[in-house]
Amino acid sequence: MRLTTKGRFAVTAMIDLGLRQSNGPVTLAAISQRQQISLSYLEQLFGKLRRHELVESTRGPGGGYTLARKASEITVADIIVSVDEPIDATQCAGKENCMGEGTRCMTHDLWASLNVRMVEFLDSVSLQKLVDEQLAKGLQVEDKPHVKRAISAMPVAKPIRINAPNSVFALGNAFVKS
Amino acid sequence: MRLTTKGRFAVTAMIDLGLRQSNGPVTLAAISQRQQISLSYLEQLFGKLRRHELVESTRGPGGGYTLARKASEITVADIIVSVDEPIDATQCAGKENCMGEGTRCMTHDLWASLNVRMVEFLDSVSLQKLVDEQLAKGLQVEDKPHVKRAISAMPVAKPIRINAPNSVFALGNAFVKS
DNA sequence: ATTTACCCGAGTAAATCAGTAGGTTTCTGG
DNA sequence: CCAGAAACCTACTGATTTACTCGGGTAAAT
Repeated sequence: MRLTTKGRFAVTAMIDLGLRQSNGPVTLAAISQRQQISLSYLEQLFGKLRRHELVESTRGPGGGYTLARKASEITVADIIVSVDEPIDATQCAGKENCMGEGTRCMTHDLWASLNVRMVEFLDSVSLQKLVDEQLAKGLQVEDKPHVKRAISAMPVAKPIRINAPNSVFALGNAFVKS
Repeated sequence: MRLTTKGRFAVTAMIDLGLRQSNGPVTLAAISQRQQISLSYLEQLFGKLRRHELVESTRGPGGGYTLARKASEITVADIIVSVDEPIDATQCAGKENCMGEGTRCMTHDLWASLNVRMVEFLDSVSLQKLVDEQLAKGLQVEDKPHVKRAISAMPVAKPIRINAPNSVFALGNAFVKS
């Protein structure tokens, strides 16, 4: 279990999805625009999320992604382990006294226990909780009005982005202060 | 706050230090051997830990590192933020509506709140707790017998490591499974 | 004076991050 | 049926980070 911006992107995208999936599948393009995450990067992330059965996809026009289970049954831990691919290369592969003889591989069960506590915590935070938090903060989800024609009727070929995806300031690796 | 092996190395080393500092300063060389972490890497980590005033150093023979405060007053969060150097580049630097106009920077306060919860948790785990956990697991700290001459009397020039530091299997980035 | 140990900076191979590029399927509306 | 919308896939890339090594220092004790 490691915790990087990659996991954050995934959590953010999943919240966006949780907020809007009520009226049909949500496209990655839409999430990309709203959350300022590059489309291709989202594709990679959602590929993993799909393989871990957190989301389901429907192809073709009108398609997109929906949550595979209820938001209340998806946890932050689920999302993070899905995209972070733990690379479970345990040092001293399985064996016990991997070091000399005196001290026996403290690192192993030490971090295992701390890790368990971490996962337990992140597992206690459901996606639903985060979605509700956003709604409580006054975020209004626009009802897409009858969907279908509203989009293709728009004359804009490429939507103008305030921060272009190739901008230097486009998110990057942004960590919260403390 | 990000969570990588770097922080784990630091936490592991600090536990080792907490376990043995009762009889004088602990050398990095000793930690290096016990925990299989390269000496130079430890030096870098402890440089940061010292600058963050978590450890104190004494030079010269018989020197080494000691904890700057009681183990009960050092938390896992302290250690991790010390070595991880947050790079506090907040996207949309300080400003509010960094995106279009509808959705106002969800990512920002969203992850901020989740981050706070994370830090709170890691801040609730003290180094003392982890040290006690190790002791409870039956790890015995050998009383170094009068120290002084016991070491330099040993004929071995370079201590033989089971896993040489330049070995392919030497730790590397080892993540715990789940 | 010499040893012990911390201190510091530069450099480096490998991995990861965040994103591009360019394609292929699959489904739908017209 | 056909254009296009969307998911899907593979590969590549520059930048950063990780986990080190190397080579020299400086302070303190014997």
